[in-house]
Amino acid sequence: MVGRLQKELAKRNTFECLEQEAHLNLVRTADMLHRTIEAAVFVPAGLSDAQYNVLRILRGAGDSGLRCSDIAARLITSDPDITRLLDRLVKRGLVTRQRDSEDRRVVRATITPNGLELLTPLDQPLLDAHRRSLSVLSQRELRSLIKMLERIRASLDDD
Amino acid sequence: MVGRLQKELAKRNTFECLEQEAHLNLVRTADMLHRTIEAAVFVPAGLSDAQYNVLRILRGAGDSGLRCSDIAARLITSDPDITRLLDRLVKRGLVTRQRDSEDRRVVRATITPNGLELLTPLDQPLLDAHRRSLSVLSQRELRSLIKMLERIRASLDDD
DNA sequence: GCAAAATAGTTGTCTTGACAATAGTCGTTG
DNA sequence: CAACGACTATTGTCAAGACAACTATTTTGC
Repeated sequence: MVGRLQKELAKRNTFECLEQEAHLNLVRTADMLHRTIEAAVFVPAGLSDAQYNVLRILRGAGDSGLRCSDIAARLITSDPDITRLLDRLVKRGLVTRQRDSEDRRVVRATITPNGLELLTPLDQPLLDAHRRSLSVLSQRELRSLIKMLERIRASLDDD
Repeated sequence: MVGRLQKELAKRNTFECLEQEAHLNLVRTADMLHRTIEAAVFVPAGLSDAQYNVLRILRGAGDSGLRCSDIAARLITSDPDITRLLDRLVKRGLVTRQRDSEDRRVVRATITPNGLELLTPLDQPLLDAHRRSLSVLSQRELRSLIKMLERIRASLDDD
């Protein structure tokens, strides 16, 4: 089913330049990889990838927790909606939230024991899934791929 | 959204294997490319990338239009919500919709002159943006990249 | 010929991302 | 020391992706 879709796209696409072909290949491949990981690891755990990442960030922060804005900064991509993401995690008992006593504008979030318990068993499966998803490439090819991708990102950063 | 985990992990720089590093690089780079194109071409035109793609698919289909299910099959993502996506395009007068007389279960969508008028001026800028975004790679590197990406997707299809 | 299954699309609900407006708190300066 | 501006988080709104339930129509298989 998925294969037929890819074939259809390939048939239909008449690329006007290699850059365009590479661009679409990149986006499509990344989308597939992302879905693969999500289906293999996050969905079975009942988490979205954003939720997983927030929990992971909070695990790294330990008992003192983190300010909402620090979580947002670590998630980088523009302006994610931390408030409502935390709302749902708090509701499920994976995270607690409380106002900072020193600066009452700030809210600190902390991962709960329940949150840790949910997170820990996912570490190894995630690494395995990452590894398996690219097992088709040799170590040499992986290094070459990484180099090219890093150059692409560096060039986009400059603009 | 796609890039969150990747950015977080990359920041720690604790890759446990090349596959993981390549995986995260891929998803992160694709996310950046996607955002770059969106900001450069789609947002100024007041379209989302899904809307743009649907319009483009309908332009290719011509006057006879396309069934909703055919549009869905041609889109990259798996199970998009064609009904409500078309709702918004119809509302803006870019698309029309009518029941097929032969098979009354089917709804055919057709791009309007307004839709074409919106779409046409975007063709060249999009091609330019694609080209510019990957201008950092040589033609030879682009070919090598495309080959690797195609192999990755083929291997994911098999599983 | 007709009931059951398959198909096409719509609708509802939840989560999320993007963006804008707002409320509460803090720091600075006039 | 009070007013203003900056910062932090919350709330509201719209578009969208995922999923499930539902309606209408067509196909099928007995």
